[in-house]
Amino acid sequence: MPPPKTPTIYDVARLSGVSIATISRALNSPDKVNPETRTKVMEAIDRLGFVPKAEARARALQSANRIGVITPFFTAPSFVQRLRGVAGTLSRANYELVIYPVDSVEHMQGYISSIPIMGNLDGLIIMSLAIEKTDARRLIENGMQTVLIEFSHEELNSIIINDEQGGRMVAEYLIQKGHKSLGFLGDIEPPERYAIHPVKSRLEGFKKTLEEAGVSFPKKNIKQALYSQENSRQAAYELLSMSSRPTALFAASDIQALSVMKVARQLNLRIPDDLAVIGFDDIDMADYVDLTTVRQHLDESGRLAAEMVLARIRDGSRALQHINLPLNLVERATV
Amino acid sequence: MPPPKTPTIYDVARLSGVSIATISRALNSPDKVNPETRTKVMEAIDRLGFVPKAEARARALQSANRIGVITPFFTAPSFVQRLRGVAGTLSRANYELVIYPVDSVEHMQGYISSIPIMGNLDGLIIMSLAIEKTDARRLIENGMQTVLIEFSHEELNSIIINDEQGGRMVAEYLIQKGHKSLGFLGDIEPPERYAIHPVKSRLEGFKKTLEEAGVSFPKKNIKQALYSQENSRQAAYELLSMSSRPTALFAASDIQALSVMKVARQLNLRIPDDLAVIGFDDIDMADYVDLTTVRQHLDESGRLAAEMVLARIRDGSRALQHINLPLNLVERATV
DNA sequence: TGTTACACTGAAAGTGCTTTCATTTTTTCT
DNA sequence: AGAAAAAATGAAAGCACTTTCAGTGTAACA
Repeated sequence: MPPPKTPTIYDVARLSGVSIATISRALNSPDKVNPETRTKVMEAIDRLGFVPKAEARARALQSANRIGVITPFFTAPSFVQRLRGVAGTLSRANYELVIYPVDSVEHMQGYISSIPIMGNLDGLIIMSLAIEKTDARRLIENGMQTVLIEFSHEELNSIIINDEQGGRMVAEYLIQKGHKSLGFLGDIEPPERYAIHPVKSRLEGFKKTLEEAGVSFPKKNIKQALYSQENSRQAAYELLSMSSRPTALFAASDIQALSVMKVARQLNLRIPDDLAVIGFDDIDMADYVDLTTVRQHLDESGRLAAEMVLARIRDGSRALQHINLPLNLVERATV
Repeated sequence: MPPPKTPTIYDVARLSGVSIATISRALNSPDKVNPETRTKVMEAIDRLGFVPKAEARARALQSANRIGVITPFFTAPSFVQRLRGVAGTLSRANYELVIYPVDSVEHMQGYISSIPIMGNLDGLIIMSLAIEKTDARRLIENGMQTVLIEFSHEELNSIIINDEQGGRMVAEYLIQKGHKSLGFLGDIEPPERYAIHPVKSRLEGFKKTLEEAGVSFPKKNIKQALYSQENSRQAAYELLSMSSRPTALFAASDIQALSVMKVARQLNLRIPDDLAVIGFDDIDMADYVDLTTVRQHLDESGRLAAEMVLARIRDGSRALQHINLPLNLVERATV
């Protein structure tokens, strides 16, 4: 007994009495084939249990229609929103989304070196990770269309924001609102080697502007806090229970601003009367809780990134782009 | 500038002055080719950075080490948390995560019919989507290891919760807290054909318990509201500006509970004194804003689902599992 | 020295699908 | 009814490899 071969497009063609081209069309662009024919074809397909083989398809198409995203803890709200932008664009363009969550340095290394080799990705988006020269080279040499978000590299497309300017905006706004005693809470020194340092820049801009305006900003008003809820709360608590507590707090991310708000609530501090809080990112949740914050267009960054890879996949000769996304201060109810 | 095409076996052949067949052999059965020739070939391969794509794919086909997740708007917090569970487990097991965001009926149909087919997925997790018999059959026939979350099917693994019981828990709790006038807000009738109806069940349980306890629950206290922020706010507003406004509101999802809270704030209603709010899901954010809610172990559901597919991939003979995850009422500060 | 065996190698035929191009059929318009 | 336009279809040419088949050239043997 011969092995029960899985049916191919040829079997379907024979059974339904049309050419393989028509089968292919019935499957991929149904509008280009007569409804009746299509029905016949579909019946044959069902009867045989036909299933187009991905490998063959990818070969013929010369693309897997799949793009990958490398990102640290992709479930943090800000990353999720970026991903949302990516996913929307990709889905519309009929591309698959493969996620590579990075939770360690080796992970990242491994991904970068093996991904292009696997050769089943058409493009790559790398979020919020610093990539080294050799890794970049490898990507480029393998012709992998790549775009970086929140990090830039001469030879790769990138989308960034001006974190320092963001810090300045916050400082200016707070000063203008009459605050004289300010505090800062954020993850200034991420431990990972591949981490980037946007928070540092935000603090820098913030600090400089305060200095320039002659507003005192003692070291003790700056609190390092990991992204985690517990850690942020602890830091917020320390900041808010100082003898001369600041009247306004700049949290380097919205999530951390929420922690501050929670602690303030526990301490019976009214916001914004007793304490002004301002965040950074403008995640969805910021609107829900009326948090004043700096919008960095997260969804948009993802959308743009996806559009850039897609564009480059279609036309590899496109010039490199380095996009600097604008920042806006969104006034809500916490300042 | 020509696009940096990735080299093919032809390029290698040209460079090393042999035929493509020899290249192929040098790679796949080295013993059948003259060592000198082989050396020449390998040099050319290295020089071009050639990577046999089909081979990689073929290997990948044996086991793609890749599992897919079909989910509606995967960026909604509750889905993200499930994904977080999935991703954690997968990443540890060295599996890739492919996300298929469903935004329309056809999408879903398309995925289910083409995914198993494509044969480049080892397993599949389908979240919060009702799948039809024929689709389930197709999955089973193609030997695709599948687990369903929030929906169950006799022949597929599934992880569900008891939504009705969740509704009952909320009602009991609210009654016990002395509330006599209750309201409900949720997306009772999702429009999509593939949608599931957990909210309906939650409402049912809620309603029944109230009836049994003799607490009146007029129709006008039930508001249908889409998941969207705007829609939820509108509904909350209507509910809260009725002449005899309820003293407690059950929002069928935390996100919608947040909308209720926002509207309450605008209306100058104090929570929980003027209005009690209780949600459902226990997303991360619930803790941040001290929302009382029903925990449905989102992360855990994802983790479990991933573990189930993985287990089944390793041992296809494993018995089907239908897991019913427990629900807990988490008391925080909004009731 | 003439055969034979053998190790290498290239041409070419698959592999299962997509897509272009040309052809046929149908529809629309005058 | 006839011409022009539009729709539907099939033939065939890829796609990037693998594998078979039929040679080559050379070493080994009688």
